[in-house]
Amino acid sequence: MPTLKPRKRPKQQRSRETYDAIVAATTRVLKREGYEKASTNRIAEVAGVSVGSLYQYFPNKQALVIAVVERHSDQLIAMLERTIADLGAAPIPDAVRTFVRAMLAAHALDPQLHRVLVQQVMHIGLEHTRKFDRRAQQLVRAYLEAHADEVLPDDYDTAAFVLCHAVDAVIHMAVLESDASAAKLEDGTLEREICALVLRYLLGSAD
Amino acid sequence: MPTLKPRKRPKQQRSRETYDAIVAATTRVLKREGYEKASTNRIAEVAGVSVGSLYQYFPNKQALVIAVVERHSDQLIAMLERTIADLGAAPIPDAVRTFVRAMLAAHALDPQLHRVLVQQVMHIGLEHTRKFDRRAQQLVRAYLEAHADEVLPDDYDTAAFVLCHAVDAVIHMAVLESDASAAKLEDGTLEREICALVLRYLLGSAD
DNA sequence: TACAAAAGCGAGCGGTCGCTCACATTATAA
DNA sequence: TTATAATGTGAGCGACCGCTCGCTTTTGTA
Repeated sequence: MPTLKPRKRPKQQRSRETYDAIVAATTRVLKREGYEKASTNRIAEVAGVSVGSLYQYFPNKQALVIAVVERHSDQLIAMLERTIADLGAAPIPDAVRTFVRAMLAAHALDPQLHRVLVQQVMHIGLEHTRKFDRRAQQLVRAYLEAHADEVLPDDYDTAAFVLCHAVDAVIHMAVLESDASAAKLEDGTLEREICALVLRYLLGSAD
Repeated sequence: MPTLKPRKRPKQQRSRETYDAIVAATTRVLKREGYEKASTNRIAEVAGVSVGSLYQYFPNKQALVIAVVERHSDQLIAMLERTIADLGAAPIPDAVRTFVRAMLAAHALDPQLHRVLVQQVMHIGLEHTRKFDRRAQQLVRAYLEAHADEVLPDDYDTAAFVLCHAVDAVIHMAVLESDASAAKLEDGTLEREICALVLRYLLGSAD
């Protein structure tokens, strides 16, 4: 297993711009041409930089992709934490609706990139791709524990695991498909149904 | 888009064995070495066959992988249909438990292969990889419609979509992770919790 | 046994890929 | 200004890839 950390840290303004251009180009190429076409030569070309420069800051292709993955999932996590921060006091139905909306918003942030990363890049950095999942589970688990006496499930770990993956997968599949389920994303059908799933699991009724 | 159908149909016993050996070798290499290492030369070598022979029956690498995908998902579908066939009359809690068990069994059939196909091969034949999902949705939809008056959701398409993807994703993630959630697979924790999720969504209570 | 069809072979072609390295250019410090 | 470090360049190496094609071997048929 080769190192994944940058070979060299950008010290001057110029090189910081190069570094950013490379990450941006990787994102662009992944989105527009897919993982298989995303050769390092192609990425360097799109970044307006030589391959040599690329390899000054990234030891290999994997590190390049991981940088993109981390940047993306950090954004998602930040968004989730922002909208969920002060939810501890809210009544459960409100909290669930907010949570589901946050998950929907996360998938809407950059659906194209999200799709490529999940479909084609998952195997590169499993650890990195699932940072978001893990953080979501932590947040849900904490919430469930704080509302232990209002909530049916008593195994919070398992409940958080089940809930997060269920919600994530349903949203993800809806984003992937371009046909009917996209419509259910537009109008509130899917949101309503996911909330019902979660609420009935937690309370036995969807209010 | 190149053709994906075999170039030549095996007519003699000998060639049918070659054909099968190639598909089996593809499966083995995918499982043991992953998609990236699964070159056609390597597959031919493992099959004990020359590359030339391989290309007599498969027009390109994609066709090879699709053959494996279809064989696997046909097995899953057959298994699902067998255990679900005469479930129309069963009370809902029993039916749900049977369905969830069938999904668990499907993922237990060849977890390694399932994992590689979902993680690394999804983008090759989206249409083919999701045959199983689509069939499961059809079956669930039909069941819901037949029990319309006993069940809370009234949009059967959406409900089937949500249920199948939720159940599938939770099981899939549990199979992927090698740590704690594997234990929840062994003892009945996960099965019980997934049943609860589905039952409360359908009935409002898990009985 | 003779012969055509079917099946099997594998060196190697044309191409792409990840990545290196000897060198050129630009910024910083003395 | 000049020495030194930081940054940037791109031709091209070695490895591997998917795939072809001229050829040999095996099989079914007469």
